[in-house]
Amino acid sequence: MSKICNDCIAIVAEKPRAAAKIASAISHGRAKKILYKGVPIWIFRIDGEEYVVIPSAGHLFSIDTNKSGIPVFEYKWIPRHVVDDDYKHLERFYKAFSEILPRAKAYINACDYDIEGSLIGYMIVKHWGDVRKMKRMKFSSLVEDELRRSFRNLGPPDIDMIEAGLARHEMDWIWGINVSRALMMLFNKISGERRVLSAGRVQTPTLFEVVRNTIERNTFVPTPLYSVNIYIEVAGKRYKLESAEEPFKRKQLAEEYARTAKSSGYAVVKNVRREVLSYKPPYPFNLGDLQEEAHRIYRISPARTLKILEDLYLDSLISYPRTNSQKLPASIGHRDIIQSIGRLGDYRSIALKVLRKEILTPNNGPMDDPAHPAIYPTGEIPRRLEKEHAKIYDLVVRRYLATFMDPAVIDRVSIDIEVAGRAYKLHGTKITYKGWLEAYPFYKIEEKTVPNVKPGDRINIALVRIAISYTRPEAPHNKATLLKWMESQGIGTESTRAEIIETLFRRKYVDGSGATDLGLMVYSAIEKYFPDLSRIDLTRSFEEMMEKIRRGELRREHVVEKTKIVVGTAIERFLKNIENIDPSETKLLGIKTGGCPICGYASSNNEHGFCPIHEKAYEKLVEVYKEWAKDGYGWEDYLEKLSKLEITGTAAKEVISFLRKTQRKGSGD
DNA sequence: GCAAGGTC
Ligand SMILES: [Zn+2]
Repeated sequence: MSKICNDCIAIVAEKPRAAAKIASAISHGRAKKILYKGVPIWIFRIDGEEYVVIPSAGHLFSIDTNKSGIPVFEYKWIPRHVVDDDYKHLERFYKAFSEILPRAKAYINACDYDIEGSLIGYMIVKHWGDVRKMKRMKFSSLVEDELRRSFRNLGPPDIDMIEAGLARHEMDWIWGINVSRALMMLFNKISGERRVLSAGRVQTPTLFEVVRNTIERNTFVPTPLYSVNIYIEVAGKRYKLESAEEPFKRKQLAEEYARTAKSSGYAVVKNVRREVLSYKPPYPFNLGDLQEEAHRIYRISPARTLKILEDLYLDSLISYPRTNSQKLPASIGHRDIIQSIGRLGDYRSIALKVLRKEILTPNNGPMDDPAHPAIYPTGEIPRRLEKEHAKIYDLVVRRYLATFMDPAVIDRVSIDIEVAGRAYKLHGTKITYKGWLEAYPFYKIEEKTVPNVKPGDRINIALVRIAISYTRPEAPHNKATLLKWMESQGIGTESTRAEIIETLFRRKYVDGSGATDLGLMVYSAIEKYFPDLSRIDLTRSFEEMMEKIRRGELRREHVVEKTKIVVGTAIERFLKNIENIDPSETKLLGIKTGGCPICGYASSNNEHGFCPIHEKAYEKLVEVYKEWAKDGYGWEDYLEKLSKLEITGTAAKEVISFLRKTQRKGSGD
């Protein structure tokens, strides 16, 4: 048997799935698949020329160093599986390349057409061959026509794109490794313990967001709100009016109004409006939306959802999951897929309904992806799925079917009502046509009836009640809201966001209730020594530099050298600062040095010697008291009341009990 | 051991 690849043209793909599609498209299905050293490869001939398509599994190479200590700027690219036991699965890909690529006479980089893809293919070709003999296939989807077109129009090696990718990797490594090591050094100096800590361009701004949210909630001081609830009775049925105005801030005003409302005795119907609302189906799923929905509906974490999606993808049940696209191109062949899905009992009636449409038009969203469409089911029938896999698969199928369906139609009645000079409303909701809601029933639309009234009607008031409520702190973050926050800030990628959130938990910077003491320590250390790394702006500046490198306006060496200077300067300053320092002088949050009389963190300059968090809570208590005072509360009563409210932040409550203790002492003897 | 980025 002759060896594979004798002066062949080697086509390097980013992953096995893509390799299969590329081989099939270019060879018109004639490619022969063989398992070579455990890696699927495809062989075919065109005009006597031998082609071999070999997949990688993402990056085979990674940056590494053998130097310890900081600053560290010496690194090189090495095969990942050699240094990292968690990446042993890459070894077979490495071996397949090392047998085949040296016998190739030319190479085609057919990795995803984005910066990382350019780099993945380039590193592989460079390791075993001559990059001057490399060409680039450029495609934005794996549909046959597009792949054939890009194969006929091979581009030159996209060296500027590769340089931009290399620059990004190097800058991230320099920042991440140096600051991570600095943190570990500092922690060791303060506590005498060795502990793995980390920092990076994406994880650190995310940690800062958790800390901001945690402090905001812990120092929250509520103010009271007084609503006057009015109930009317029509035809023996009681309705609670919805207030159309802000609640009262003063109890007295609410009471006065309630008295007037009661004595007037009736409500006046001002206007009755009927409208037919139509709700378009949801967009096709991108990864972030799917992770958000899986968490909302099933409380499955974003990382777990991605893992399940990867399993479903490798089982050929769904398309590529790491996509930002909310668009489904027609070329996917939706009618065939929906016909297949209809073979599954759960979806039969819905699929039939969708197939009755003459044209299938998805409700495409605005988000896009350079290499992949939105997530859709392939139409392959799953054999047996585990519980959570079944839930996620169901979500994908339902969302997919829904996006082709008719809008949901809702009849809505809005009644404007006036009671003693204040505006109220009543809303009636009735779903008259379910449309896509039939396929994707994960939204609760509460149906409500309203009394049959007309403008000018006077309706008897049955009951007037004053209800007290309180302003609320911002909602706490969870893994799904954090992921959406990262998305909104444009940090991380589909492949990395969920895992980076897990890193914050694994490091114990963050737990179920927000930032931990360790998280606060890392936060304040980075704020003190490496504030640039905590800012979203660092990513923006990376992006600008990469764009300029891609356009040939800037060189990688230049931006990398600049990064070494910036990071090097900060590291030198850090080393000097901690050289002769006593742990108590670090003034970091999360470290008990005995300063703050409440928590023992270092004090900032203020009257009580509070740490910054308790000082912030104290300032809010003083500020918010102005509102309560207008409502007739004395300081003592105010503190008493707040200490009993559940929504008062923990740090605020701690300050309250501290103040009450010291005040008692002051007035006692 | 430490990043962020691919994918198994
Ligand atoms: Zn404190």
